[in-house]
Amino acid sequence: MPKLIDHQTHKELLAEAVWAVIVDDGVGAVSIRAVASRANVAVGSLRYLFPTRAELVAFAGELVLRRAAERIATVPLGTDRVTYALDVLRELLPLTPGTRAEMMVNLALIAETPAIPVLASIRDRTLGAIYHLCRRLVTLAHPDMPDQAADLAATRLAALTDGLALRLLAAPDSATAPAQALVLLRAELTCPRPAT
Amino acid sequence: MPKLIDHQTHKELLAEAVWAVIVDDGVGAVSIRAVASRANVAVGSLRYLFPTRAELVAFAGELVLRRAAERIATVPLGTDRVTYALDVLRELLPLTPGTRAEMMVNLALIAETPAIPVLASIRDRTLGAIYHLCRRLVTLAHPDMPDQAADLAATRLAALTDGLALRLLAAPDSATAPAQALVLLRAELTCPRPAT
DNA sequence: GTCAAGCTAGCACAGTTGGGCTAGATTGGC
DNA sequence: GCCAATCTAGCCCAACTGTGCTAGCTTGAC
Repeated sequence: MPKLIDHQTHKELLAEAVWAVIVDDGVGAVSIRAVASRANVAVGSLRYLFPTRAELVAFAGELVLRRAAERIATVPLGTDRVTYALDVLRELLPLTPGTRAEMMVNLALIAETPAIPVLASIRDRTLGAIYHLCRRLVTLAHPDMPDQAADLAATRLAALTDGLALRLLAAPDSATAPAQALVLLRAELTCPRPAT
Repeated sequence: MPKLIDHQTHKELLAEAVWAVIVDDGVGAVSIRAVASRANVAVGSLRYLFPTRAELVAFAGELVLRRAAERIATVPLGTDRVTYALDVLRELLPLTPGTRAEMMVNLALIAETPAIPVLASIRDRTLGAIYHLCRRLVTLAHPDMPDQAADLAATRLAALTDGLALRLLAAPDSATAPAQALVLLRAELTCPRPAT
């Protein structure tokens, strides 16, 4: 039969080219041709894997979610629960070029949602995954907290993380900003507050 | 001399058409022609006010910032400071079609920043304005808080607000979400926490 | 009335877009 | 060797893009 190329690997390569274009030139520049050129692939080849632009963009978005989940799953659970939780949350902040790119891609896809409705589901799953992760971290840090309070604390932790991520994305060179963000997250984890 | 049309009003009309296109069809659909058609204006007329696309988009972004600032400036300072602060913060949440549109436009412009570098300044001024607003609300609610603690509290309040706004934008129909967001913001305002 | 500034409308052009389509290259099974 | 499934490459087209440019319309000053 045929060449038996590894589809998955190939598709991920294209998706990473999508990320690169978004980071360098913005969502508006994500065209089939630009991505193919970025990945050193002929347009026809790209279109064999992704017949339409929407499928390409959607896959790129899915991959962000999947990669982040994998990365977080491998964070070692050390002795200190709060340290572990902070290590996990750090993966959600745009502190490295890789996580910055993820963040930009996520924002870009939200901005494109009206044009490509499938992206709404990716956006919702991403935000949902962050929430559930935070919910897990809250019960890890405070096993005795009642469910309702933990739900609220998880929402607060998730919103705080997202908000800090947004601000770090805009002002990454503020030398104190990353440290300040981690201070705030640590406080959020160690010092639970009344529900109302 | 000429017709003496009110330029400002006219430009704002075009900017609002930009918002409408972003909300309905995404940033990718913001072309000179699409915006002109949306505003029922000939392309040539639009280009008399905004010679290039970048100027149009930048103005639309500036207007979001200006309109929000004006709206917040008119929030009545009632008897209760916390109520006032909540009323102000509510203006930053996408709870109405208008504020939802503002939020979507802001996100869209962030996503387009690599393509139109001027947008970076708008983004930074927007985030900066939110921070300074929060800083003001913090000292209003806690006049005795030391400066350093107030700075940190303001960062936390700003990040929490932005994060909640992002989540409300994605899931606006969750009946409990808006109420929950306000509960969290009220708690943030009334119950200050240790700096670290 | 006349004039010129301010404004509107739109044509033209080169470049890019998404996607339909086909011709050829590559490869495992027989 | 040979076939057929799989993959690559690319041509093509109608539609759309931003922007340069000009021709005409409107209107206040004189």
